[in-house]
Amino acid sequence: MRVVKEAEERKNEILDVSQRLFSTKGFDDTSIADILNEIGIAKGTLYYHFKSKEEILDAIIDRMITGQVLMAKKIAEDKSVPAVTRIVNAMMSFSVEGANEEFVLEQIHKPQNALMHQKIQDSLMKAVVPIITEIVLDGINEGVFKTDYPAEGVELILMYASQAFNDDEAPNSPEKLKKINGFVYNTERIIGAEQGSLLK
Amino acid sequence: MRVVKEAEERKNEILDVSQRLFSTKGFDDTSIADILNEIGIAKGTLYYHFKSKEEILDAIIDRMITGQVLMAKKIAEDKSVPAVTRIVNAMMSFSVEGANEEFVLEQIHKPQNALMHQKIQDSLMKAVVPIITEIVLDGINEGVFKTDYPAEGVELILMYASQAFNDDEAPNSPEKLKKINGFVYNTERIIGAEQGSLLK
DNA sequence: ATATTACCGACCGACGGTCGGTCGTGAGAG
DNA sequence: CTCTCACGACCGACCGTCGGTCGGTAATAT
Repeated sequence: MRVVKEAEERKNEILDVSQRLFSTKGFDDTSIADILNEIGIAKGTLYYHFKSKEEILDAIIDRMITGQVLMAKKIAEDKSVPAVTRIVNAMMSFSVEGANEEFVLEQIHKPQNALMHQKIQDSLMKAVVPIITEIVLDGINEGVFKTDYPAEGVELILMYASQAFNDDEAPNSPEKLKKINGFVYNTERIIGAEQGSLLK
Repeated sequence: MRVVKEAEERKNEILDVSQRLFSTKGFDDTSIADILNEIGIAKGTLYYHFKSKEEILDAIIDRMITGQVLMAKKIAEDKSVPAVTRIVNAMMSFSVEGANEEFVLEQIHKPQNALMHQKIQDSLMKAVVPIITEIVLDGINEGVFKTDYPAEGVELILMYASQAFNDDEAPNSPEKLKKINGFVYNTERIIGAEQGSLLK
């Protein structure tokens, strides 16, 4: 049974299935054969559309990042909103736990997924640091933030966020809450915001 | 040519060679055959001493971490030294760039080594955070530090350090210097130290 | 009719890991 | 002091699986 589809459609089909499997079982533990079986195409077809397994991973990450970053950019650019609000909203937009189960900050942090996790983090950092830094600079002009190293501070905050919240603690456990409170507390210190100003 | 050695000796031999190869070529790109060829033993021998390739990696990391942590612990425990000095020395002990070329904070940060890098980071964080936190608590008692979230602050600082300084920037480039200055600046803010107090 | 695009699946070499079997060696019996 | 024998260290052929290739085929566009 030979089914022909447009390249774009087939590509997305491959990415959809791969993303689900990579997120579930991990990148290394998902074989090309797994993907093929689920879609019902031959190996040659997959390699007609992608030149390697890693290229599939990269494409998935691109797709994920692009969407998230566009959203954050929109939030960041609306300069009519105070910087304090914008920075909170922009950061929130990356961790929409709840409704949909596809986060950029993936939950799977097992050794298996080290490569995937690192690639996501690299791409995300590259894209997001400038956006958030811009907000901080606005905040400094508004007089609500104060730091000599805005970019470095933002990098520090984001790097921690993308690492530290990938544990498997229960969402509302006391430890988790303390972690979040500590994070906000330290964020305020790093960007020189007034204590408690981010939580209003 | 069959050479018999004591298990402990053979194990160390395997770990030495593996560590060198993993650090050079990366974990994934080093095959079991590579290790065997270099030592001159058969596959069965290696799998007699270790039950998987990953177990070799774990053993290497254990060895590395143990040494580094003992050193840091010694520094941290000498309460006659002011906390400001101790925290600097303890952190320095992890990045002895120069003479020897075996750091715990490995230089190889290529996608290939994601698994290795993450495992090192996990082990290191687990061991080091309590040690440094203890120093911060001492510093609070001394009145030189001040924070409501010492453990979280330390985690933030260390997580960044173990990620951010694994780039391939030249050691004395302006970017690197700014990064380091920013790191110190933000560290002082997070633990509530007086500005510039860590750099004396 | 022809060119292009999408698809197929047998095949490949390399890999991590297994297993039945071999051999050096040191403690204890003679 | 010597023999033996059990055990720990070692060997390498073999296995299944993997990511990736390639020559060919069917569908679609021109």
